[in-house]
Amino acid sequence: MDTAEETAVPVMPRRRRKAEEVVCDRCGLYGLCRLAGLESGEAELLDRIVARRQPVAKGQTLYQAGESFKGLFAVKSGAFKAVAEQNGRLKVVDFHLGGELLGLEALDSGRYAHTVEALEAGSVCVMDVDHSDLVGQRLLDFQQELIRTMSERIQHDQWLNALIGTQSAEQRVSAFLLNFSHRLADRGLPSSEFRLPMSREEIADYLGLALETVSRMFRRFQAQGLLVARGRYTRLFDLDGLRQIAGARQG
Amino acid sequence: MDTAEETAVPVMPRRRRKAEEVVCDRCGLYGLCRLAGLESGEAELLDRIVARRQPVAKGQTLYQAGESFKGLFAVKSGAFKAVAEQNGRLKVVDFHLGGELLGLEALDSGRYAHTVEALEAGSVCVMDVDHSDLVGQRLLDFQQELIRTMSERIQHDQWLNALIGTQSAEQRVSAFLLNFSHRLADRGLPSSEFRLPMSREEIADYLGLALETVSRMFRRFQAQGLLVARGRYTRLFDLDGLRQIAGARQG
DNA sequence: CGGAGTGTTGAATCCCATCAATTGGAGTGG
DNA sequence: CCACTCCAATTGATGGGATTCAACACTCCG
Repeated sequence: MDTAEETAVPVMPRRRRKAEEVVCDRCGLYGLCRLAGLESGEAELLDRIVARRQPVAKGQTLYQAGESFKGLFAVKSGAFKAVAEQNGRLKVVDFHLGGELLGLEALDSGRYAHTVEALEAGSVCVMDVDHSDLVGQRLLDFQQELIRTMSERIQHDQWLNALIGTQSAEQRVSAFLLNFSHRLADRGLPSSEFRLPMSREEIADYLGLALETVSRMFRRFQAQGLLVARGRYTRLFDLDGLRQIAGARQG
Repeated sequence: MDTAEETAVPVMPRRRRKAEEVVCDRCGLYGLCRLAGLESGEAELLDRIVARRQPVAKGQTLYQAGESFKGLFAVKSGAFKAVAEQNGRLKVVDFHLGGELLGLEALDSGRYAHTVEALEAGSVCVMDVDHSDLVGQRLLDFQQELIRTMSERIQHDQWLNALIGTQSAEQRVSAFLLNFSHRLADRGLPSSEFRLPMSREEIADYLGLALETVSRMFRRFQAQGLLVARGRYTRLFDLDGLRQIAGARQG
């Protein structure tokens, strides 16, 4: 069946790749930063509102569920997971890559709903959303941008809902891979060969599956020649094949 | 062949059950309405922004997925379902009762993501979010309120995600009933004896289950003395028992 | 009354979770 | 660099919860 020579093992990149930082205009905070003064050159106003590029160690948490709001976070580099507790069990609610915003769910209650932890070393910007430094039209635009961002997120969450609620394990994993690949492409990174920042178990928690099932789906796709996966190293060969399995949309 | 008989007399319910309208201060638009001029007595400004109490017939759709944004809807009375399409299958994304807001997901893209249909006769208010009539502090407060509402919704969606992703059928149905009961109580309506506005199939679609499974869970709860269900008529006897099954949180 | 849609119930099947054991990779210290 | 350890990932076996298929009961209205 498999015509690949067994000696031709895929080359594993062993070099430690330096985490790539998202440039500001690809960052989810960009619209907000810009409105807060960046583009008008008011760097000092910006600095009062945004704390720039704070390094985060692997395993470090940005905030804990229940903790009172201390700002919105934008991922500059690295990857993060947002975890919620449902009864006794932990559920991975979301993964966040460079350029994405964290903490939106806390704007209402003033408390974070999840615990957010770094999956690898990275950096973030923190934005204080206490608007005391913003006035007039600038604050209006700022809020407008926030509304736009939150609407986007509502759409994403509902997409995920539909994915988990109606699709098979095969379709979920396939959609997950496509979505991940898509987000890498958005950032100008290689999108069909990458190292997943999260474990099988974390993927499983996110998709509402058992970790063994996720592992089996990876293997199944590999047997079908759609991809090669060795641990977290993943290479996608046949995006169209995956799309066919997942159905059309990829969130 | 259902011939259009719109001009025919409205079907008179055998029992003249007047749909209870949510009073304005229990309405999800209230904060927005108030800010738009209501409380300042500027009724005429309010009327330019909010179209009040439009009747909606059972089965009528407020908007279709993909349609361009025409405003936010607030449910005054009746019940609605929001349906999205995932591949070929339909998925009930949400149910909306009196006082709840519809259309938030369209603020970003300018297009509605779901089709919203009335499960029973009711009425809605429509708010034009083109802010041209609002200025200054009033618009700021208006947006602030919108942000608060959207944050709430993000939390709700993520709760539902966790429910579908990690809980058993028994837990999902139990959590659904508790959540529904809770929402009725919020509106001052009887919360342990009610008529469900949606079918078993719609509940199943919402929870990511088969309709037969939902039916079986109802029956199981009945066998355990937790409730009595005859079709859509439902009476909850033992809320604590249901809570114990669902786990703690009820969204 | 009767038909259609909705809800219930039963039986068979299957997908996925669970349990269990092994392999493999990454990190550490000898 | 290699042995050792630890955890991640894979793989297999098994059982169970939920879906599916199918038939029947009920209810709502015309």
